[in-house]
Amino acid sequence: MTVNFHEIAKKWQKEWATQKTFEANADTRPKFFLTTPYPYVNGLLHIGHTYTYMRVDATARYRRMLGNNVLFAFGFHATGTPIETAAKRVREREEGQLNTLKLMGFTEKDWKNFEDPLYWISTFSKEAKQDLSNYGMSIDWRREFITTDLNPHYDKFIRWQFNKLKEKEYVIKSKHPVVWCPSCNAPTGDHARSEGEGEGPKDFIWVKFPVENSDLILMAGTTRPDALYAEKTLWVDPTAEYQIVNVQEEKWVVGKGTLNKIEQHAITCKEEGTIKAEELIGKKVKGAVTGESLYILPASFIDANMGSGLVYSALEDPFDYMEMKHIQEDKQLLRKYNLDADEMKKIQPKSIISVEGMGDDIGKEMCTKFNITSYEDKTKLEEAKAETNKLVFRKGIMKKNCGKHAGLTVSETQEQLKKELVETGKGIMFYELTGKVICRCLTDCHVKIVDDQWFLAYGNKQWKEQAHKCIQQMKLYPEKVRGQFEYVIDWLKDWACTREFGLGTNLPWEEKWKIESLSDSTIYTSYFTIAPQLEKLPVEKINDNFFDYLLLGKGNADAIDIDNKIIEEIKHEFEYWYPFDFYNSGKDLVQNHFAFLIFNHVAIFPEKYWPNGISTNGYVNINKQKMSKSKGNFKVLRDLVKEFGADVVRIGILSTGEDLNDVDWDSELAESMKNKLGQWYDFAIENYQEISKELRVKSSEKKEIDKWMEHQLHKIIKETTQAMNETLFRTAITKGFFDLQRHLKWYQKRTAGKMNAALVAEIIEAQTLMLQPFTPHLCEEIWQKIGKQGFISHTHWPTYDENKINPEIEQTETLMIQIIDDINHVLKLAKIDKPTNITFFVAENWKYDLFKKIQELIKETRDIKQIMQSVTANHKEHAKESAGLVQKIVKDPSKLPAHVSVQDTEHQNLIDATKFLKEHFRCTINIVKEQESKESKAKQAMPGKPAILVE
RNA sequence: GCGGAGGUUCCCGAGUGGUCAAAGGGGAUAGCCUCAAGAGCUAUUGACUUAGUGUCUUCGCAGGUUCAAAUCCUGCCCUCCGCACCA
Repeated sequence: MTVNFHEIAKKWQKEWATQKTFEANADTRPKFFLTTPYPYVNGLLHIGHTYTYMRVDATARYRRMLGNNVLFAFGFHATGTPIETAAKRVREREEGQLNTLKLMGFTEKDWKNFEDPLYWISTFSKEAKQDLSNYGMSIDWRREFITTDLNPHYDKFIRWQFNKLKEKEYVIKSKHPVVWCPSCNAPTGDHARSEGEGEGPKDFIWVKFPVENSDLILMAGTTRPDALYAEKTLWVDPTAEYQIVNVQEEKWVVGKGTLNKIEQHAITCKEEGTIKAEELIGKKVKGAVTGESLYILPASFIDANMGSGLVYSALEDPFDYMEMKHIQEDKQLLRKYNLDADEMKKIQPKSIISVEGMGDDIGKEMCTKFNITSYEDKTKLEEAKAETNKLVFRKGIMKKNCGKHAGLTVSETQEQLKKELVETGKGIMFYELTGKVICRCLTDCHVKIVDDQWFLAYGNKQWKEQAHKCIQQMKLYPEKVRGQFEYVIDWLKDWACTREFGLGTNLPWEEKWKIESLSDSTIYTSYFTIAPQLEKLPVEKINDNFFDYLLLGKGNADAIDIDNKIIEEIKHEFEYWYPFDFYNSGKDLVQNHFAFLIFNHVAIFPEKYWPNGISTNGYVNINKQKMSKSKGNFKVLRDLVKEFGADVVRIGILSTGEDLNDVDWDSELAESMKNKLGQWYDFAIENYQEISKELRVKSSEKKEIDKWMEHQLHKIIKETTQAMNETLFRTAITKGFFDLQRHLKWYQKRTAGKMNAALVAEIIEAQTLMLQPFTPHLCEEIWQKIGKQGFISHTHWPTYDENKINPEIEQTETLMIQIIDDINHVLKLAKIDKPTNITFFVAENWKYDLFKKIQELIKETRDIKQIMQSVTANHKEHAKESAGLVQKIVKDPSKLPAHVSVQDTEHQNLIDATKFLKEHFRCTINIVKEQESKESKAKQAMPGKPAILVE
């Protein structure tokens, strides 16, 4: 192997840079604009980026070869808190943080520098740019930029964006529950927790039950307001003392220790005294929905410290059912609380929900099903309750006796009732954590309702509709992510878009806020089209009017204090390039970043600037393991490129997966790729140079085997093109490289070195062109060495000729391959190491006729008799044999070759292959027609399957 | 729990009713070449079969439809992604 991957990579990268090969400006060609979420610059690019960016570059390079004016733009993201936090940790010399830097090759002398967030930004954006260039990315670097107010032009752009959103009332102030750390005085996201990952606020509704003839109100928390239609009792913890809390002139009765929770919900309250449970038991409250009088009763499973400390019951739950039964039957208990036995007996469940496959008394039914006999059997009751709630929530429909909710599903009813109860003042929303959460600062977190926060109103219905419309018009790679997109758009709620600290752009109308990181990266893709010219303009002259005119065509250029000619130039660039055609990243971004991007585009831009295409891919594993710093298998892009060379990494990373599947970085595969590419380099250069013009003209006449090779080539170009169009790069490499190479090797052998010169030249060109998106450096080198002018990067993708694709030709070769397989099989079974002679017997012609006939008939019927009758008439002289064959074939139609030929053709094909077979098996070869031989084996010959005798 | 994507032979993966013991790649084993290593080439890689185009077992598990199932239907199990205030 003569190729040095590192050297040629360096050579061509330099060449591309000096020739400005990938700088793209508006012109008259059809454009193709690609980009990818700008990386957050808190570290070196790693193997995940290696994959994602490669998908973009391969697409860019492919589109360039199709004749598009291609722009691949790239920027850097610094908005948000992690960099600031990381710098702070370096200041504190926190071990974990220093280790992360050490992993990336930094040492103690760098710590001082990394104390400053700005150093992070400048270092890692510079390093990333270098890494990407070394990786062979065809990026137009003139358009690079960084976010935050470090870039005052971009800062202006983001302010403009938010002013636009505000005008449309898509930025709103509202209330929201968040997991809150009281010490950090900030929301605590999953990544910022030392315990409690995945926990979050769960909403309850606290329903008011006024005590009859009293000013007290019992507050019962529930997740099932639907059951209020069957409210029957109010449970208290009989051993507890409750507290009376004054909330806006109402006297709430709640469990002790609830005061904090109420305050966290931004409600002012004051404790006014306590009341023992016993004092409440036997009294009555007014039902919140039915208005019926309900008894306050003791229940063993109530814990005054949970929720509000009180629970209402509809007796449709196994717990309620058993507890009520217990009250009704336990005389001692009745006496203790002075309850009337007859009155208690009257309390019976009311059926309000129909569940398919269940009767009216769900509580009782579930107790029977779970074999529960006592109210004390808490374990089984828990199971039964979970099952009940699941069933009811999934399948329950409200019955006729449920007023306006009749006929609705339980989940719909729950949502509506929550809203109604809050609106009519009968209830209040409450949030509690689903589990314990501890902040990284080791403080216990709780739910907090934040109420001065700004939100992007992704919950807005009209906005959602527009977003759906955008998705419907968009090309998605792969198409199967569409369902997830549709779902996410419906599911998104309002998003808190401002922060109190971190880097970024200030909210224009309330400067104390920073615009949050995901919110400032939504329409930034348009900024690439204007960045280089825009950033040359004096920033103080850039204002909202400027962007209105530039990006939306509103207003007029004369009103802007900038040379009109320059404005129009920039405007033209935007209008030419926008929207983007391909935006690619990992599948995890569908649920947030991609969705936000769609929302913001439809909010700000007219339809013609809505995104054209979004692409998603899986993750990268390293030798089947997830990449993680702690496992020590953290791979950065630069190390891979250093070890294997850019081209090998590029094609290697795309070779193990595509679609939404995860890919695996496989060093062994990369190694093998390196060899294969090296072989190709040698083959291409050696062979192409030998092919003189005269030879090409002379070789215009083509034999069968040449036609076969030509067929394979054109079929492969066709299939590879299709795969490239869908960014199925693994398929493209499999077909366009592995398959073509395999067939070429076969062709070399079959022709015993006498390949058709013109065809070989065509193959060399097509193969090199098809590799260009993946291994551009190698391909430029080959292109130059075989004497082509100009960059292969700008050469047209190979085209295929449908007329040269002919499945029948393929059949002949398949036959040859099968023959070799059969001989190998025989050699193995007969334990013959080195054959001295192989004889082939080609079947008699009547067999071909018979096979053809059967092939036709079998399409219509599988009935043996019927086929037999229509067939045997023509084959009287071979009646017995024919009958046997018919039976065999009908039973297993795989015995029929795809294409039934004739004896002479197959005979001739074998004769043509004699030389090849001789060399392959290193023995003499005889080819005989069945009828000309007395050998008993000869009779075994079948169409497409000559009989074989090995000696 | 909810929504989405998946489960194929040693591994990665192709394959959606018959041409399927299942492409291609990786790995492994053996042979050729070589002073040797690497590369390359050839063969093998579910089991049985000392002359073949056979038999048996296999495509997450269990049933079903069909002359015929990796492929269609039903139920179940498992893995990955997301479920939010954040890159």
